[in-house]
Amino acid sequence: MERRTKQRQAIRSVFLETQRPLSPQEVLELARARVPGLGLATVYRTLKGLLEEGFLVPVELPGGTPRYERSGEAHHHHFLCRVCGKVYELQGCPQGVEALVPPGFLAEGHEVTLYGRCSACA
Amino acid sequence: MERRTKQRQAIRSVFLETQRPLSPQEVLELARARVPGLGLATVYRTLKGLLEEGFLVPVELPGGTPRYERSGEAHHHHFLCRVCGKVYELQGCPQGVEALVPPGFLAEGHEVTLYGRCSACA
DNA sequence: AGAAAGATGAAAAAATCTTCTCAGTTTGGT
DNA sequence: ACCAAACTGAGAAGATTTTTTCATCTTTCT
Repeated sequence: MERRTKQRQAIRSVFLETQRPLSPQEVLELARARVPGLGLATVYRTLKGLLEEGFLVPVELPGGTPRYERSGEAHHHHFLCRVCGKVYELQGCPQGVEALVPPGFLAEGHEVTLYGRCSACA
Repeated sequence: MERRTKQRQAIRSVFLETQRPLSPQEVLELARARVPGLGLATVYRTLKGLLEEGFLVPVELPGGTPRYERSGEAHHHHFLCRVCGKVYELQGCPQGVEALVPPGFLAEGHEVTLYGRCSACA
């Protein structure tokens, strides 16, 4: 992760300009608009580098597909559209999440995921 | 899913006696205590049948591993131990989860997942 | 501009997880 | 007890997703 190539710039740009978590496949499709011919291997290699460098963090969501988003964002949660499969970011956090922790258990974090139809698919 | 075999009884019993969602691998290990030599293919076949029959429902959780739990339980959420990997059931539901839904989006359900250490691993 | 190290794309290989195949076993009905 | 249908275990085969390999380009430094 040392050189500045158009592939890496394109992938980084995709995350800077897209306000939702992306899967490797989505990254490939979005970045190909800037770098035609971009390979999936490069996407995986670059994602790995951006994770190590701390630019990205993995998003913990149900459903096999791993997704990544920019690190450093405010605490937030996600909405998964069951029609188009896209994940959106939600603002805010419900009250009393930590109150669900049973005695003796130690909670280190939580994720809230809403399911349904996004505005485009409703 | 018609005959009553000891394999199927064992797998069903495992779910009746275990108060947490189980992955196919966990089912295999727990059921082998009753039926030594139980095969993974039988676990998958039986899980499929129990899902179709409505005895089980899939649990939507982050992390590739699919898990299943008995259907018909009251609305609840889950705790995933990062040490041992087990998933536990939590009682209750935070206030205001549905309030996070953006205008134009249609929420059909939600999942709250807490992460941390279970009482055995804390 | 030239050279060396690094990066890329395509395809092969790996790593997983789930389903299928099939010979042998078990179940349920008679 | 007998039989046909259903089920099982083991391994092969599939289906996916991610990583590796390698010959060929690019970037960066001099």
